[in-house]
Amino acid sequence: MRKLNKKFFERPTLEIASRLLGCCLIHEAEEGTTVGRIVETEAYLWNDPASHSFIGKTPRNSVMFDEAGKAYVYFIYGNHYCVNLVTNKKGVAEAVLIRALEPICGIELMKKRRGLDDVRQLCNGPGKLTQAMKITNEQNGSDLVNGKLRIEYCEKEKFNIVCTTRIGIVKGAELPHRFFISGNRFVSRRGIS
DNA sequence: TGAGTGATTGACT
DNA sequence: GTCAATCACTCAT
Repeated sequence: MRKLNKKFFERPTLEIASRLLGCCLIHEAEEGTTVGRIVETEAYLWNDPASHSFIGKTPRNSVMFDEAGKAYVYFIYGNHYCVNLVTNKKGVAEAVLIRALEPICGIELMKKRRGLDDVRQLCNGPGKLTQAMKITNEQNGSDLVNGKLRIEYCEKEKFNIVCTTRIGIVKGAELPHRFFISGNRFVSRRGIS
């Protein structure tokens, strides 16, 4: 595994969303380190009505307007956190939502945090993976290139990328901005494979 | 100052 | 398949 160049995060957001598949999300917490392979993402562009940034800059979404390579973490539905990777240049508010991971390391710790034994249930949803990886508001605005929470490139097996419409939104729902690894058991919902 | 909304999950029918 | 939980944030008084 190796660190990603910061330039990587300044590529077009849709390209990053697809290239992130197969990369690893790493979190070095005090209890231990957890690692998961990214198997599902969604892209949110600046002119996308489904994006938090669409209404303009607010205290909540200000991280999206910051420079690429940062983590945008937000709390939703009263119970759940979701984690995004900020992309594009400073001032252009775009991001990639990480929707699902395949657990690689620290699985016991994930099980403990989630209170579950089923590996498939640990990270197969945006709210689940944040709990398993212990990602909270504290990581909002943190550096995903060099921080304790970061993304690294790792050797990829061959896989097919599937592109479909996104999940759980109303506005902009018709845009095909969701990417996942075809046939992977850890994607959050069944799609075309 | 208060109502409405949401990039979800888990429990229950 | 349906539905409540639950809270930060936004927007309208």
